[in-house]
Amino acid sequence: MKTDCRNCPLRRLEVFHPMSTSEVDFMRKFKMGEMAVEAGTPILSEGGNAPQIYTVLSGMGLRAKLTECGRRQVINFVFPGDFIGLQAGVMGEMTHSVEASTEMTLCVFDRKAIWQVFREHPERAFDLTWLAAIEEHFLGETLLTLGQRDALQAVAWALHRIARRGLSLGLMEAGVMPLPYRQQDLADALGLSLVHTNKTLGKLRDRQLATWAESVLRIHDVGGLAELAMVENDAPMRRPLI
Amino acid sequence: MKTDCRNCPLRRLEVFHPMSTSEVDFMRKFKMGEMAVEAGTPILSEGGNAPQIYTVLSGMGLRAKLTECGRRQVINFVFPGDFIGLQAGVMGEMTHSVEASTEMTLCVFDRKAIWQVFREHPERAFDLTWLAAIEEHFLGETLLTLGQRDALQAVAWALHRIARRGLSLGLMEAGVMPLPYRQQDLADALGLSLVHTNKTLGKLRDRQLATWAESVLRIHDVGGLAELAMVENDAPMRRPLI
DNA sequence: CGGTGAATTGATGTCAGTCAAGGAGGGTGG
DNA sequence: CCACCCTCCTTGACTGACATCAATTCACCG
Repeated sequence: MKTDCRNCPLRRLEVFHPMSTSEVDFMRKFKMGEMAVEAGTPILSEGGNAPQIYTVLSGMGLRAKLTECGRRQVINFVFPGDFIGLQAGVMGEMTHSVEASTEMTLCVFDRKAIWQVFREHPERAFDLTWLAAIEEHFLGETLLTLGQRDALQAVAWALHRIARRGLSLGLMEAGVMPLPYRQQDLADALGLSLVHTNKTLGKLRDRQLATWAESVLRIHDVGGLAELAMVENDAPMRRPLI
Repeated sequence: MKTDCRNCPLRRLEVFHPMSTSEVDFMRKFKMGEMAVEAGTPILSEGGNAPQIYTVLSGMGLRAKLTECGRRQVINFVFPGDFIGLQAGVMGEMTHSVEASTEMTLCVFDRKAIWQVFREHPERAFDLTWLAAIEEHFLGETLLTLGQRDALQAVAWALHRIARRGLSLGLMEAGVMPLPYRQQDLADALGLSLVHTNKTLGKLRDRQLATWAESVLRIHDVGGLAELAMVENDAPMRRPLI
């Protein structure tokens, strides 16, 4: 039922910093339970002030903000190992919402326990800050993409980043991984129209770089994708897992 | 020469959380010195791993990332009270650079002292995380702007945000504040061309909303600006000062 | 079998980028 | 004191990338 932190499948991945057994024990105490949600479920909502924070054990979702005029900006995609609700945890209010794109299972923590972490486990508190800093880093990259890359480069960049993440999480095998989003989600993430996103995906397919269809992403040429997106093709930075 | 934290002029502003005298004493110990830089000086550079971190005492600057192909994305503008170098502090590497747009004076802290903060002053460590979280919030807003607003709305949004910040920092008097950037900086922040930014500023002037010339920003109609930018016209959230 | 949500494709329009030229101010050196 | 650069701002003309509109197909489902 409830996955024991000692057997957490994520912690075995090498993208994540190793944890001492005492740290794991602390996390176990800190973990309130597990939550399973269906695809489409809102997990945290913008402006909300939920008493719980989560880390993703499995499944995928997305963070997004809505404008009054009905438009939507996808902030980023949520993958296993991601921590959700840090903003609510420290600032008392979410400034974006998070929703599930597939079934997800989440580890649930009590928001108030964050204080306890800062008082009793400075190393873990440091890790929280690390996560926030790395999040800032990723948002900066995204900003660079929206501001400076054209549609083809932007889509290439997005698929490349997703592929690297998938690889580091063991979701990808032989250049193939599940990618259960709609084209509209990618369009909203890159500030492009659905139609243009579709046509741009077509170009990447024609160029034999990547194919995304029926919720499956196939990377045919990582190097070419990276080159087009003008990014390095190196592995993502190791990071803490909460 | 060196401003004593006990007399820090910024701490008196109500945007910042009040600090107990013991907290102020700790910050004093933590502060290594003060640095004055000229306009145009790079303070931290992308990929760098500086041993120092800073908070801005006076002056303005900007954070930016560069692409290989010579383009530039301005991440945001740096104002008094801003903390610089958190990424280097926790992750060991800056993912954007920071440079001065005017003369600036910076409080200098030792990067290694961050650890000490986490061990000895959990409340201050919490504040650091708060800062990271609020930064994430701002980047999310910017992302929304680049992705979903057209040029006129985007420029209005940027000027509105700058004006709110200026007001909360006491830089603005009667709708007028110094804004010592180039139009190119704003263009690079919004992902627009210099030419189009210029023309868009012209439209805002014609509409009697705001005028920005000769490094001075004049807001003629905050409400109208907020409405055009589709944002609330409320005061910025109070935040910690490090 | 109708209905709904997603992907696809073509036709048309427009917002913003690019190119080009000129002007205003400030600094430097003859 | 004037000629010269240099940086930044300004404006007009042209172009193109991307948005919008519209129609079709397909899969899934009650």
